[in-house]
Amino acid sequence: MCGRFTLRTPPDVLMEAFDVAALPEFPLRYNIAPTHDVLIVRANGPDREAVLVRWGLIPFWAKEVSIGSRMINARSESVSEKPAFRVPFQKRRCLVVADGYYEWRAEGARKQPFLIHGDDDRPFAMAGLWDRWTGSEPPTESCTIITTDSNAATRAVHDRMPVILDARDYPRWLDPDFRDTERLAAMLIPNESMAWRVDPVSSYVNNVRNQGPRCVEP
DNA sequence: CCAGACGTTGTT
DNA sequence: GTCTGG
DNA sequence: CCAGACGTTGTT
DNA sequence: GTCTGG
Repeated sequence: MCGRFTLRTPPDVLMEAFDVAALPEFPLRYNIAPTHDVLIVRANGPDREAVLVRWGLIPFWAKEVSIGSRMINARSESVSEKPAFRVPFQKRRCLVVADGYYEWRAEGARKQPFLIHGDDDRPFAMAGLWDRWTGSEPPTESCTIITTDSNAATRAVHDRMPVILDARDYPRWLDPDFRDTERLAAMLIPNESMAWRVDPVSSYVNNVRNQGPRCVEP
């Protein structure tokens, strides 16, 4: 799955990688947790825009913000049918920008966290959905991250992983007028096209109050 | 019909 | 044990 | 994902 | 808003 991730890549590299003309102001992040603002890329008419939205999807019909805490991930196998995700899957798809994510593996009584990242530490796009909730003023925009089975590189740590999209799929994934559910579903598969590293890190990352570079250290 | 949920993961 | 907050 | 709360009353 | 359970 994906319950914590990093974004340490400088803005100019992100703008080049995701073909956006501008980025919102945000600091380098070593420990992004649910309810935090995350950087997403989405369609904006014929263009793309990068914006910050809250992680944990709050459906437009929700009565409470708190529902977002349970909507941090969406299973690729069922995302097109679930009431909370059906409409966003049809027309509010996005890229959730990251350059690493964390998984925990039980080792006896302990849980060992791992940082999973590309061997070149390049940023990547996790498949996401977003929504807008008008129960607050101003409205709250939020997102979820789609999960799938793990790939060969990460299977030993965990049996699920976020969907990492192939860059060639970005245009259709982001196009709200693209409604070919079968072809969309075909994008939601374990990523085997990147070279992945799986590195153990300190349990310092466990506490969301810890936000510094120590999170990615052994 | 109305009421109530709407989610994933891991562990037992 | 289970839910909420981060 | 993990950490931390989980409750009410009355007083400051 | 929409689906499921009763």
